[in-house]
Amino acid sequence: MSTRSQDPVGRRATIMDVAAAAGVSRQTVTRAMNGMTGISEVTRERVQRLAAELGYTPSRFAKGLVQGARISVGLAIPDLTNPYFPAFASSVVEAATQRSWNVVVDDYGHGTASGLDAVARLAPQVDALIGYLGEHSGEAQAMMGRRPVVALDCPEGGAAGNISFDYPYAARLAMDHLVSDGRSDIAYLDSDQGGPAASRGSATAAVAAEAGIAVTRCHAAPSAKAAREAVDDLLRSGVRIDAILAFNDLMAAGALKALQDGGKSVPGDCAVIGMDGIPLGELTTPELTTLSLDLRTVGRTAVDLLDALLSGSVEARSPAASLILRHELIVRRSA
Amino acid sequence: MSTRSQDPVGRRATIMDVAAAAGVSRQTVTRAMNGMTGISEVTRERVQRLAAELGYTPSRFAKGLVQGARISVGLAIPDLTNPYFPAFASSVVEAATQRSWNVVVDDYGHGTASGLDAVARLAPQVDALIGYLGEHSGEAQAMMGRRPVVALDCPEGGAAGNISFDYPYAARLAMDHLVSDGRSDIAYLDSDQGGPAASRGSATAAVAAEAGIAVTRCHAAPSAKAAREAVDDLLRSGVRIDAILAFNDLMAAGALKALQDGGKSVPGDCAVIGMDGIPLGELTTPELTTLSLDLRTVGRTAVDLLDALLSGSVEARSPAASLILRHELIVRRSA
DNA sequence: AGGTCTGCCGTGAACGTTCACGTCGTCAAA
DNA sequence: TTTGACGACGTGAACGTTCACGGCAGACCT
Repeated sequence: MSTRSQDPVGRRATIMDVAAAAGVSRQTVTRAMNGMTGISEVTRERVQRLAAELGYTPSRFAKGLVQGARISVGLAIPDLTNPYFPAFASSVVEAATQRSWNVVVDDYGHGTASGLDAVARLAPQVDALIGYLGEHSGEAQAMMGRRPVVALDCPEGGAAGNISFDYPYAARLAMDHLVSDGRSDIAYLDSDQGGPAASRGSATAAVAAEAGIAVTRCHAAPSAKAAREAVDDLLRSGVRIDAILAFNDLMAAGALKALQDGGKSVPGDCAVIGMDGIPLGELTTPELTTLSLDLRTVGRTAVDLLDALLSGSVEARSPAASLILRHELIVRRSA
Repeated sequence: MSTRSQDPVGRRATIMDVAAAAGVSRQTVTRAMNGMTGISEVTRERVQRLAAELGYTPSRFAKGLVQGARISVGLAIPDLTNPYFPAFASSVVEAATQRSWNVVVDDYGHGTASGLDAVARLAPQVDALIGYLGEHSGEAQAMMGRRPVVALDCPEGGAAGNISFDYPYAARLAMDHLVSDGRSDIAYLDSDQGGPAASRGSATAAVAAEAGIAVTRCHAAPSAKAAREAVDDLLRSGVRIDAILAFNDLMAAGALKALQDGGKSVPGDCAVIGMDGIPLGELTTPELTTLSLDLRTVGRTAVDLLDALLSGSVEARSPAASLILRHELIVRRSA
């Protein structure tokens, strides 16, 4: 009839269409569809049958408008391709599902996009946000207005809630382990992303300086491939090293490969320690010693914090909304 | 004032609140917020300032109701923890973002849930669905009504769109490679999930039978750990094998580990071939030979198909809505 | 002066549901 | 017969936006 029958989203049939087809009122259709009382079984079935025939699906917008909205939270992460993030995302989705929230994921890694693009896309669609936002947590919170944002790994903390990591503690853990193993020529294989991530490197440098150990720092994109090439260059440059501390497990795995390619034995000639404790670490040969984070805990913690923020039981930007998590050293084969 | 100031979702302020505060009408606020013309710069800035102060964020429901909805598609996957799925999800998110769609992810792996639970959660929230739904694609399509579903790896094809894989072709690729390498005692390490996934195993068995090769089949959960244990048992059982074909790369990686634990050299004593071609395969030692799928292509294909279905340029359940993708053999070190 | 244009702003209507009522029977008890 | 209760169903209102208008000044032209 009207031009909107061409509507790409098949939301043609409305509740009124069903009501007309069944010869009843809107409200009766509502009663039939939502399992409410106050309707006879025969009518209910007839209405449901008609609804199915017409392909009627209630508008989530109209529903959301009139009822209290079902909460949906945005999840902004830089790169689903890095195993750390899906592991994290998985636990967020799990915790959110338990609360009947749903999760809108935006992976802002592909283009040249930054986290803010993801936030811009997500902001009109969600009631709250969880994300690795780099240094942009302040702007992100501004875009979200009163709706709470939980930022991870962003020590400055412009967001309503902040979850950060105790890098000095982690660095000390690794350093102690390496030193007590007799290692002295340590390289730190850093990510070249800068931003808050750089605090991993500077924490390591500080701890090493404190212990009187010189650390060679080198940089690469946070992927296994880039790390492999960087370590390759490092080896070729002739610098003596007997241990590599990597920005994350993915880079550690790349380092492992480069060392093996270069004829070095691990951990014999050179130890390797990764960071974050992703499952991948158990599949390399040798298996990766790593500063592990319990990723399920991280995701759950983020959702718990968000819940507290939403319910008002924790004040935004208050000390209680700022959590610090610690890594744990898991000693496997590589160091 | 009213009790709804306790609203957990901070959607207190409406457009009317802003209008009242600024002493203007709704429409002027709309003009100010949406960068529309027909408003003076001073008024625009005043309104925007007031809006920010009140923490006003437009209701996505009201907006969606009156404007044509922004499309959001559900993505139902069994397990974000298996690297295959995030790789897939990543490409779906990328392709969807390019179209200004957004993606609601549901990972139905954690509980004892099946894909249908995910669909039930997703159905009221989305305009379309992409998913690994096992054998439930028919029910899923029914739940979604007229809204299109693209099901992956579900040959029966109850969904509007179907993307499946040519397993006989892949099996032949692997078998040829192994046979030409002189392997004759082949084990197929299958997933114990059953469902359409089982077609990988039966295709392999069929191809092997055709070539006159006996294949030992064993089963495990589709995780590296379970595969490792299964292969461990296999080795202990004393069966002679000189090649393992695995259900996926994760299981192949587990098999690798078990072989190494058991003192077997790979590929010397036993070859290993994985399936799907996830990045992890380049990080094991030896690197994994695998039947690779270009995962970015798979995701993009799914979104393209969904787009065609939504726009009506492809008829649901028509032959054009049924795509078959082929694996490609990538020979690395393990076979 | 009369006319038109343009910039700024306001008002009804519509989007598709659900909520809180209201109505109309029918049947049983008083 | 009246009363009350109850089951089945319908009707206005509301949710918060945007769209399509309409109005009202002032500037500018003839």
